[in-house]
Amino acid sequence: MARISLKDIAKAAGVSVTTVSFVINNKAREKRISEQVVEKVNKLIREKNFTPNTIARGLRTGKSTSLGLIVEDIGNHFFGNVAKTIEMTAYKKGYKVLYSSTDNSEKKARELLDMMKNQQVDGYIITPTKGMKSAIAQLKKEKKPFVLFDRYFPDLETNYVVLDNFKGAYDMTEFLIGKGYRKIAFVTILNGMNQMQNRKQGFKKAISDKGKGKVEGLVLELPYEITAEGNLDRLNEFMESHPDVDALFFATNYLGILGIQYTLRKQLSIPDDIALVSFDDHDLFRLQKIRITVVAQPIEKMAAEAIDILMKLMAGEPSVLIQKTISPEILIRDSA
Amino acid sequence: MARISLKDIAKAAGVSVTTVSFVINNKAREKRISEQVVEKVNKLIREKNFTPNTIARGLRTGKSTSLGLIVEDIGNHFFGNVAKTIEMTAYKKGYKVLYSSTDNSEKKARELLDMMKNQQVDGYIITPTKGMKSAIAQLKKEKKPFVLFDRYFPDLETNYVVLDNFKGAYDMTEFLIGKGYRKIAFVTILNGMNQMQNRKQGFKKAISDKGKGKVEGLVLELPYEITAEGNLDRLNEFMESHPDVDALFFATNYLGILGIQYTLRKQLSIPDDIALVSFDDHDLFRLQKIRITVVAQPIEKMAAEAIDILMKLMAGEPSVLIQKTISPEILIRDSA
DNA sequence: TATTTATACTAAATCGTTTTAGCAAATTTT
DNA sequence: AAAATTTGCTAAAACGATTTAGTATAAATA
Repeated sequence: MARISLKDIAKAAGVSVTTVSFVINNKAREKRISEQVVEKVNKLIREKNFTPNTIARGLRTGKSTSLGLIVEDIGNHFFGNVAKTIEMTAYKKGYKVLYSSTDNSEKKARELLDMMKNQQVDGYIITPTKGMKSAIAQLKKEKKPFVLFDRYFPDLETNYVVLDNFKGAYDMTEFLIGKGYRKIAFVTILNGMNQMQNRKQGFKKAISDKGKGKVEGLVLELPYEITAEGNLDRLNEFMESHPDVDALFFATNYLGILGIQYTLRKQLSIPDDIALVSFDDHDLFRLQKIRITVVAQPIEKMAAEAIDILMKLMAGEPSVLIQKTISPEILIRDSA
Repeated sequence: MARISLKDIAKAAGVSVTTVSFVINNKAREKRISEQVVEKVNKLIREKNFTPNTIARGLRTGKSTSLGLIVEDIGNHFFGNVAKTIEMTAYKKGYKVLYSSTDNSEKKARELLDMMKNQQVDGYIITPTKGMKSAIAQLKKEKKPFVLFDRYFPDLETNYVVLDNFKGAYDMTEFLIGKGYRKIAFVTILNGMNQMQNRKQGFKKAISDKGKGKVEGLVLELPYEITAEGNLDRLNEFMESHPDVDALFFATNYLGILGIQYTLRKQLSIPDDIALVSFDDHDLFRLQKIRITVVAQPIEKMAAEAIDILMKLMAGEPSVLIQKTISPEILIRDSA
C-alpha cells in the first residue's frame, strides 16, 4: 500500500490534479472551483487521509517549511531550553526544525550550514562560531532569512538577539564591589566571540569605574574545551598563584559549575571563604543550601524573540535590521 | 545568481546530465564513464562548488537522508544529551536530524509523527508516549526503520533501547534497605509508560524480597506536569501524612530535583534527617556538599546504541528484532 | 442573434535529480 | 568480412506536487 498522492485523489474524484491542488491550497474560491467539487475533494482527502508530499512540494516551490537551528551544544541547559522554545513555536506555525550542535568546531559549523542550505531550510537561527563570519556574510548576501543568537559579529550588520552582556557583567561586578570584595577574578573562555568579549569588558569597566583604584580585577581566560578536567586544574593553578582573590565571577553556566566543583574540592565555604557568582541560571545554582547569585538570561524570552523575528523575515517583512539586546536579570541570592 | 544545478554542470562540461549524475553518485566506473570525463566533471563540480539538491534527490529516491528524533523534552538534561549524541553520530554518517519534544502530549506526539512521515525521514528514534501505541504499530506495519528509546510497549514487538529499570530500582532499594532504612517512599510520575511501571515494580519487589516484613514501602505517584509547583505541594502533603519516612527515592531526575527543593525548603539535612536518592544523574546531584546517590543511566552508551541500531535498520540489515536493555550504574555517594 | 464575459475546470510545463533503456562507435571474436 | 561484444555515452521517463496558460460551456450583453 504505497503512499497516496494528489493524482490518486484526482482520479477518485474524477477531476484533474490541478483542481485538487487548488483545493488543498485554499485557492478554490480564487480559482472558481465549485462548492460541490470542493466538497467532494475534501471528503476524499479526509477519507484517504491524504497529506501532500512535502518533498515534492518543496521541490516545486523552493520552500521546505523547515528551519535550521545551529547552537553550541544542545546538551547544555541554556541551549537545550532555547531549542525547546524555538521548536514549540515553530511547530505551532507548521515548521519543522533541523538542529545541530557545533561544539564550537569551525569545520562542523560551516559544513552544517552547507548541509542546511542544501536542505533548503527556509530560515536559520544561528549561534555562530568565530570562523562562521564569512559564511554568515554569504547568507546575508543571498538574502536568506536568518537571525544570530547569543552572539554576533560587530562588524557585520545582521539581525540578532543577544543578551546585554556588557551590562550583565558590569552590574554584577558593581554589585560585588558594593559588597566589599576587593580582589575579583573573572573566569571566562576564549572563543573569540563578542558575547564573551563584552562580558569581559563589562567586568573591566566596572572595576575601573566603580573600584576607585581600590579593587583589583583579574581575568582568567580558559580555552574552550568539552572536557572540563583540564580547566579545573587551570583554575586551581590560577587560585594558587592568586590566593587572596575574594570573589570569583564565572562567565558561563558551565564555568560556574566548574567553580562549584573547585570550591567543593577545596572545601571552601561560600561566601565566607570566597564569593562565587556566575552568568546564566541553572538548577545547580538555584538548589543549593547556599544559592548562587547569577546574571540570568531570560531564555524563553530570548528564544521567543528570535523565532518571532525569523517568522517575520520569512514572511518577507521589514528589510530593516532587527537587533534585540535583552536585559539580563541579576538574581541576588546567598553566594555573594 | 541562482543555485547551480546538475544541468549547469552538464552544459559546462559538454556532457549529459545523466553522466554528471553518474559521476556524483560514484557510478562512473560501473557505468563506464571515461577517466577524462570524470575528471572534467569533478573539476567543474569543485570549481562551481556544486552540491546536488537534496530535495530533488529526495523526491526521486524517496530517501531524505534525515532522521526523526522524538523525545519527551529536549530541555531536560537526559534528553538533551541523548539528542546531542544522536545528532553527532548522524552527522558523521551524513544524516540530518529533525527533532521535537512531545512534552508528553498525545496530540502533539501523533501530529509530530505524521509530520515526520510526511517529510519522509528515513528513520525514527522515538521516546513514545502512552497514546502513540497505535501510531507505532502502524510504523511497524509500514516496515519503517525505527527504534524506541527509554520506554517501549510490552505487548508490541519493536526494536528498542532502554535501561534495565527494574534492576535499577531493585538494586537501589536493596541498597537502602541494607543501609537500615525502614520506611522508604518511592516518588514517581504517572505517565502510563512501562519504564515507570518497571521502576515501581523493581522497588516493590525489593521491598518484599529484602525487607523481610520489616521495611515499609510507600509509593507516591504524581501527575506529569511541566510546572513543578503543584508537585512540590503534593510532596509536602504526602510527607506530612507520613512523617516517619526515612528515605526518599525519586524516579526521575526532575523528581529528584523536586526532592532537593523540598529538603531545602524544609531545611532537612541529608542523610541525617532523611535519605534522598534518585534515578538519573545530574550536575545538581554530583556537585553538592552532600552528593546524591543515584541510579545513573549511561546516556551516551544508550544513545549510541540507538543510533547504531537505526543505521543498521536503514541499511536494510537484520529483520530480527533488536532489543537492548542497558544496565544502570548505582553511584553511591553521600546522601544515603 | 451575435458577441462578450464569466464560470468551471484542465493540459502541460516545471522544479532537479535518478535511473532505465538504448544507441553509435570501437573492439573483439568467429 | 560479418557478427558479437564492449565501451562510452545519452534521451526520456519518473518522483509528486504547483502554476501558467488555456479551453469549453453557460450566461450576460449588445
